[in-house]
Amino acid sequence: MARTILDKETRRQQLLDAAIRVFARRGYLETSIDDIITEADVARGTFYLYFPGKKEIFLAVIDHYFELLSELVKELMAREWPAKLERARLKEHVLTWLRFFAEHRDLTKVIYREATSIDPEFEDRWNRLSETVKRFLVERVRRLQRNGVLRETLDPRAWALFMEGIFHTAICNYILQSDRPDLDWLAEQWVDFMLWGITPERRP
Amino acid sequence: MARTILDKETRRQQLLDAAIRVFARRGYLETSIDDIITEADVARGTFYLYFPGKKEIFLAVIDHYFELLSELVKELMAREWPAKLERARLKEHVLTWLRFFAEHRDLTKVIYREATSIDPEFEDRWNRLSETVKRFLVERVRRLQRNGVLRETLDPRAWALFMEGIFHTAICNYILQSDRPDLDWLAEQWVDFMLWGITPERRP
Amino acid sequence: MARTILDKETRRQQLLDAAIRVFARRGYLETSIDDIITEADVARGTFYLYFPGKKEIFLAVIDHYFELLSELVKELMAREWPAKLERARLKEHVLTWLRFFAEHRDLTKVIYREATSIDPEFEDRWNRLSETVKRFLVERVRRLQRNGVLRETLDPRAWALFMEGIFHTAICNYILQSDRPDLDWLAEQWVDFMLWGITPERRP
Amino acid sequence: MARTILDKETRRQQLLDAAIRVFARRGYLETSIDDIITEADVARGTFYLYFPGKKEIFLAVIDHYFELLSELVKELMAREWPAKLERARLKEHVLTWLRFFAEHRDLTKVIYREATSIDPEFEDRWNRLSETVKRFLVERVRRLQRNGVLRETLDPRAWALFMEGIFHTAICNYILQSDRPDLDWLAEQWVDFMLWGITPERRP
DNA sequence: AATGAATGAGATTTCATTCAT
DNA sequence: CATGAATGAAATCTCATTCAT
Repeated sequence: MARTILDKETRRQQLLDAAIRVFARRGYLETSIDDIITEADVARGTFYLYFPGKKEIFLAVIDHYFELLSELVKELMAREWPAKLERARLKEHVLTWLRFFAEHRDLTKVIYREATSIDPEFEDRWNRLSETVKRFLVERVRRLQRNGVLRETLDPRAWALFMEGIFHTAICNYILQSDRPDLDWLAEQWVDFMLWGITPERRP
Repeated sequence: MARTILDKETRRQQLLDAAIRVFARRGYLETSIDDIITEADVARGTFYLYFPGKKEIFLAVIDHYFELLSELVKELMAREWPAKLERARLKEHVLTWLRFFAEHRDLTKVIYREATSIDPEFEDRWNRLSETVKRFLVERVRRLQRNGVLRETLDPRAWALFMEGIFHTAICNYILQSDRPDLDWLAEQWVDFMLWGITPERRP
Repeated sequence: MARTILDKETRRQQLLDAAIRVFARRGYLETSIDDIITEADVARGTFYLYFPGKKEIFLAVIDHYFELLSELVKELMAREWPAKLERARLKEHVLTWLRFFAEHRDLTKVIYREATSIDPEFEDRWNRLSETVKRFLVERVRRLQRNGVLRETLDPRAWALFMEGIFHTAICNYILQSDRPDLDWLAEQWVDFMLWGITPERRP
Repeated sequence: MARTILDKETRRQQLLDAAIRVFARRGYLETSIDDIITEADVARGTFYLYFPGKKEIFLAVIDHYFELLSELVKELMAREWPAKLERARLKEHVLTWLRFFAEHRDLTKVIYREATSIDPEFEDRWNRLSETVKRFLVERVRRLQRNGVLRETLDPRAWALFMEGIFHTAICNYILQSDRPDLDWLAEQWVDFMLWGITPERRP
């Protein structure tokens, strides 16, 4: 193999990218260091110059995702939510999330399907990620409940749980499965369901 | 080790039970055949008399779950759904599911957290399970929509997806996490959210 | 499996016959106790009532062969060799051997192809067999040399060695290989070669 | 264990050499991968870097022998055989073979005593080897028969068979058994027997 | 910094043998 | 006597990690 010398950060990213692709394709368990270095076209020893092991590169993948997600959360938190429940604004909000996952398919696949089942440390990292998002949601709901635009009997924690669940399958069983997921249809259904449940319309 | 002779089915079940406990405790990846035979108090060779390998006993665990779940689905399908949306009946329905998962904690843990990420064959088995349940849900919704008791703009497939997602996190992030999950609270919140979404009550 | 009770000797022979067939078909190494009991249609435990193990049944097979061969040797030794080299008598002698091997194909296959290579004890048994035959040959040759009908420069031990070798390949590479070996052709060639070598005839 | 890095071919040869020694000493069946790596002073994993398993290294041993033998055959074929049967030349020819086997005792032991009994694939390899040699012999005999220096009634295929047999026992029961085999005596006896058989001399 | 041959702990798997029924 | 489920020692094999080059 040609001996290419790259600066540390580029090489690290090259390995990380390769790992994301391979993990997405074969899953954590079935992925061997060999798969990663073959994908990255790098020698065995080189891998260990950048990551202490398989577990650690997986954690680095999660961390990478965490950063991307944090940026998204920060951006969404910056957007001021309207005092009232505006269907269009909610849909836009949901779509922003869905687009993020659709854009980072491989990464999302890795995280959503594996991060919770492989290793306690992976799970821990995942839970911190999940908590961050849920805290954000709970806080928003509380504010809207105080304004009276949101049903009082709704327990924000339950709602956050439900939202997380809908995210989960929307991602795992729809976005990651279909070749061309109809994000708009999904967001539309989502918002309607979230606003009015399954009961026939008695909207104003 | 004491040599006990059991009939084939009992011994198989003993191994399966042991496997469920160990998989739930340590996860598929971290579980070795050694762990399983220690838990089952059985000799190494005995394991291979009943299962060709680790992968296969895991598949057998999934199949076992599939059977339990199929019985539940059959039972629920036998129950006639009311023509109208009755809150109490819906809640009872949801509770039946939740109790099932709470009862089979170990098994559920194994299935929900691992089955999709270990092996393509596991995933396949899991998807068939998931489809069975979703077809059931979609069919019920269609019937209620025809009766006009269910919002017409609701896409049954989207709804089934959402329900599956709520199940998923309700199970993974609530039932499996807490020591004494409050199933009643969860069912209550679930039904309310499902019926009316987050919008303040405008019920009759 | 039906529980059939047979007298000890019959059951032993049943197992021995099965073993000969399986050893001939698959070789000692590739043959498992399982193969033998399947072929004999006998339970696992039953095998161990008659033979202490795999090695021992193989030794019993060799011993069985030894007995058959001993009978043949005894018979041949009884036949008085002519004082002169009679082509016809020699050929008949060789044919008797060849027919024996052709008749006991399976057994011969086992013995000739495996007995020397599996285990020191097998080898030992084989060597004793081989020595018996060679001693017989050497003694006959010496007698004929004394009568002056056999070349004096011929070392009887070398000759016995050569005869054994010719037997070996005649058996392994001709009799055991062809479906319908032409024993007569073989005996004819053998005797001619033994008598006159490759040199053109200068016979009286 | 000291970590020595060798080029691929050297390491492979080191393993092959170790395997030959161990196979010769303990036989195929009794040899474990462990024995081979201990003999080669190499780690367990290193073995699997070069050979997929025990069967394969054995096949490689046979192939190695095949190559050595092929060289010898090529060399012998290059030597022009005399038009007449020259005792001295024939003896030299036989001695060349015998010396080859005496030189490669270990390898010969492995091949001659095991190759035909372990595995169908081994046997196949062995038969190809055997055929190569026999074709060479048959062709030479035919030529000599055409020149009239060789008995016409001799069937070359029978002769090649006999030669192979004599080789076999000469090797297995003489060369491999004695510590200091008298190759010259053996060659002498061989050539005499081959030329004139057992009949008293009627040479010119 | 990069390489890839070498390592070995630990996993899986086999199968001759035992023994409760 | 006969059975065959159970045993476990000993084999094979994998792969994350190390380290001489």
